[in-house]
Amino acid sequence: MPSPIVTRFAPSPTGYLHVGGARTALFNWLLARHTGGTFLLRIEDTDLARSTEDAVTQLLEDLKWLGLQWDNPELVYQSKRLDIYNKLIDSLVADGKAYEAWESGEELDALRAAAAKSKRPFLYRRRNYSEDDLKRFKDEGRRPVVRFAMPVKEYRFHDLTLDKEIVQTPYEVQDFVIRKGDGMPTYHFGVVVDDAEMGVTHVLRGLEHLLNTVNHIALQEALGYPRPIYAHLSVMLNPETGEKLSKRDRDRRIRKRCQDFMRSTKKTVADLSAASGVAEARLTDWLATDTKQLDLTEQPLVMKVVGLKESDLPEIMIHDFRKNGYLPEVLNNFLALQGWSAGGDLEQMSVEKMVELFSLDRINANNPKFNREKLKAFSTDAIAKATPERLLAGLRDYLSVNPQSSLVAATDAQLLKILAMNAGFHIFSDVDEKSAFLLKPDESIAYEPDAVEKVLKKNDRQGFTALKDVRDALAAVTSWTHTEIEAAVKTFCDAKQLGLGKVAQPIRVAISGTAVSPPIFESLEFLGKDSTLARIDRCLKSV
RNA sequence: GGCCCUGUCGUCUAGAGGCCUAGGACACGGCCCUUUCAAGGCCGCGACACGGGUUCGAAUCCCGUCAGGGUCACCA
Repeated sequence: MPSPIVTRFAPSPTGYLHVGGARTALFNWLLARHTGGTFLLRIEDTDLARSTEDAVTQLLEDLKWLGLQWDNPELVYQSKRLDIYNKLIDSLVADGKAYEAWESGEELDALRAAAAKSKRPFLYRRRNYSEDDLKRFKDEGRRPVVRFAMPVKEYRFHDLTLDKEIVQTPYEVQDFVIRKGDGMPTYHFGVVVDDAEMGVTHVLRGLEHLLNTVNHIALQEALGYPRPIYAHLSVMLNPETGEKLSKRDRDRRIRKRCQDFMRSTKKTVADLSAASGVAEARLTDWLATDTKQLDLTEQPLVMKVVGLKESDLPEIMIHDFRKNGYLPEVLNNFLALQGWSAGGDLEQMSVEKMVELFSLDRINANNPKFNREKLKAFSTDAIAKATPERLLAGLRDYLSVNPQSSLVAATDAQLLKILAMNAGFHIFSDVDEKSAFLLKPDESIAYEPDAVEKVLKKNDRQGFTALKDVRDALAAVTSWTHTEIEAAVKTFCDAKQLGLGKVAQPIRVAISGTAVSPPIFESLEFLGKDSTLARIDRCLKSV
């Protein structure tokens, strides 16, 4: 009987889960579930500067939301395993397989720059220090790193997704750091030790790690560990830039909008600063480069000024997708298709189906561009097929991360009605945007100038007149159901020789403030007679 | 730039030498439905990167070119 497969996901905690990381986690999870194996989670928090407790919480939140449950009851934190790493590193040093190196960051930079200048690759190999050097380094208060003395030879390993032998020549070998100056192990060391100790049999990770693998197998050989099976996954690309999906893509979108905004309105950075409350120097700086990012608190301030919504930004973190109202099973389905296919024409499927069909040999090495349009179409289809209970739960989950929505106050029965009258929507934020007016106080409805102009004022206030006249017809409806309301309005239209649109649109603007809403008669029923009439009266008075 | 990976419709892909006049999905275009926005129905547009081989036969195998991506940290 073959030994069971053990996979793992080993993120470093820097905040919410990145969509690329989620895909890696999903593939590991699917492989484990498909084979009846084990899926482990380990936190690689050896970068003291970046890892925070909050970040771990956010990461776990996203992973749980996706339903990628891990099998180890106790989370493994690398930061809590320093004794283990140090013991191993010290013994490697004692055996001469690793050594202390004293160059400062600046010195290494200079060496690399010099190598680049003479068009030679920079490879770190063991250097000798004189007694005087060592004394000087110590006097300067330098902390040495420990480097692994990489045996100079050819390395080769098989990659399962590439189905290929990857070869690195002795010429490319160099001694890499395994313990940093701050005493923490590097990624390379931690990953090798922990994978071995946790019994990981299959390493599925991003393609960016492909060439790291030779470091890892060299370490495995030195430490006497078995070599796991490696399968490197393609990199998901931003369809606009063709580069790796990055949090910066969100800033790019905002920056672009700001530049367009300033151009079209002839506003300056100072105006933008005044309107948003973000310091001018900060904005100038941010606008000038493609790589600078605004803080999470600054982003919404600027977005508000230039008229950008959360849902206008490209989703990068799993949390973004959740906030915009995707269902986790839809995201899982779509993510699975980024680099894997079930074969034939099958695309949309349940998580259970993915578990059933998943196989390593159907992973392809192409870097896919992340197509949000298609994801949205998947969502539309899945939502059309979902039960009301699933949709209600999904909407509640959406509201839990969007507490500012007026739908938060609705009862389950009300949400169910709203969901039903929005049939055909893509994501929950659509429902929110289109139906929030139903739960707002009558007096808080704001009329969009464009809608008022087009629907009520145009053609000699034709719409306004229709609204005034239909108001009485509505007031006369005794049984306030959408069928009765519809009958009354249609009778009214016949009598006045008006198309339904000429009457429905003015009502729509009066109750919602916009030209877009769920079907009008159901909206009116939901609102109730009093609110409907109150909103119409208020509209008649104020436009 | 060195090294590595990858090239099928605009995008994601199916395709394991003859089932390929290259299939599906998204997007796009047209028509229909319609009280708005959607959703839905029908029809359509659209690809084997290029050049050499191998073979009776190549999208599929080999070589080269070109293009895209990754990587060259005391980050993971």
